[in-house]
Amino acid sequence: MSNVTQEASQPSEEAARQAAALTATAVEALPEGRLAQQIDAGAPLRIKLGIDPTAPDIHLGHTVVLNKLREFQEDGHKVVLIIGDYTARVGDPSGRSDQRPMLDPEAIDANAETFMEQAFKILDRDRTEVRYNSEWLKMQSDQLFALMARSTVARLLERDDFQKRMAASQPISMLELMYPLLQGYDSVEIDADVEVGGTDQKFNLLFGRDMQAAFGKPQQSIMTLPILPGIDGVKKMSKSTGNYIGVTDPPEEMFGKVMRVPDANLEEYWQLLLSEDPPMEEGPNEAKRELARRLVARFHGEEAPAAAEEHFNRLFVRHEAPEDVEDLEFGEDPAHMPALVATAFNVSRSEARRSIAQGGVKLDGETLPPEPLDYTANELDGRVLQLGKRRFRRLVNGS
RNA sequence: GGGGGAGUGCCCGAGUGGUUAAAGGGGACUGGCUGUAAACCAGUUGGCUCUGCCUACACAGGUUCGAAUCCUGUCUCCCCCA
Repeated sequence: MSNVTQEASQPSEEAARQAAALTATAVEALPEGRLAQQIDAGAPLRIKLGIDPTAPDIHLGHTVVLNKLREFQEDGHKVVLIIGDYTARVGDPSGRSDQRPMLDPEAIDANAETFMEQAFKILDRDRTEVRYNSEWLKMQSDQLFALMARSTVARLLERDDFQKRMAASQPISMLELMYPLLQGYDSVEIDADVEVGGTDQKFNLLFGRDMQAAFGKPQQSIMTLPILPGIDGVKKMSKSTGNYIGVTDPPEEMFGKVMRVPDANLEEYWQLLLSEDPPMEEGPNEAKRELARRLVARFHGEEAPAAAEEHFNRLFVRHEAPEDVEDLEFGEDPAHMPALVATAFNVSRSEARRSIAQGGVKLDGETLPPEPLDYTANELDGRVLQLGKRRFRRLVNGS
């Protein structure tokens, strides 16, 4: 590839220092040493982040990258946030072993709105430029052909995801093949100097360089960051696998979810989210609590963690019902317990029956015996019905 | 255009005429242990008016005493050749 933008000059000490600080937590920053040179050139850099508004909520996984962008901003650089409203319709094949469905434009717009609102909890609005890639990707087919002419199938098929799918006889749609081209073209349009993303984005990020070169533009450097695993500690955090902690999760929920993260991932979480080592002197439980406190404070304010932790202790350490249990009106007298459990917790009656038989249903903390199944209204009124460890309803006689 | 293959429960995946609500695994749920961690043990995982009944193996028909399993048509997907 072209090296027209490469100059062999030695960066100043200050530029080298700044670059080193920025790349400290990165997995890779390519080409080697390039960032220091870019910083040394003096002008504020344009840092690109493309986001796919496929799901509206930002979770902690996103914040790893957003925090990095924030660091760039603090050094005086400019973030260009690209809402991939157009590419979202294509679907990023990264890390996918199957195709994903196309989204309709309304959903994408709504998602983008929410996403940005949340992103500015971390990013500095004044140093952020927001662009929608439909702005330039809604192009004529002759323009599209020009774009396509600058890449090759062989180059695209190099990527791991595609190799795997080919080997497994899985489909690869033409549209997916186009994805890197489109994302790469974003870099051309906005004159990106640096593009940041998760390690799973490496191919796409590098492809942006190819596209810029093909269009005679200076090439961006790229930085990949570690991927934060989800609550299961194994898979990448994402909404679709349900293993995510959303930045808008209520404090109690956020606290609880953090506590469920496996010990084995503690260090990773501390490093990626707080850029510190976990304080292990008082054991992993305390280190995890501290992590939960700090995260809740970050997204809900300094006052929030105390109440969230108390809620946690109440429910899971002391095994008591929460203060504010939702009411459930019941009318029958006597009431049939399986029916009651089914409506209270939105499960099937069969499931309710099984749970009772397995000792998973409690009334005011007392496990219900398998018999009897009918209770008088007096026996139930005002008491707390519980399914499993964390589902509660206060029974209220509505008749 | 031609040839071949596949569609099973939340997911993967066995099953090629009857003891199959359907092996096995994953996930999930419940109980035990506990630090709502991990590991481990046990149970559950279609619905219901539950010792029984109903609905289910892409969809619609058909053959049969009896079908997820055989036949026909439809839909969807994959591979190969051109």
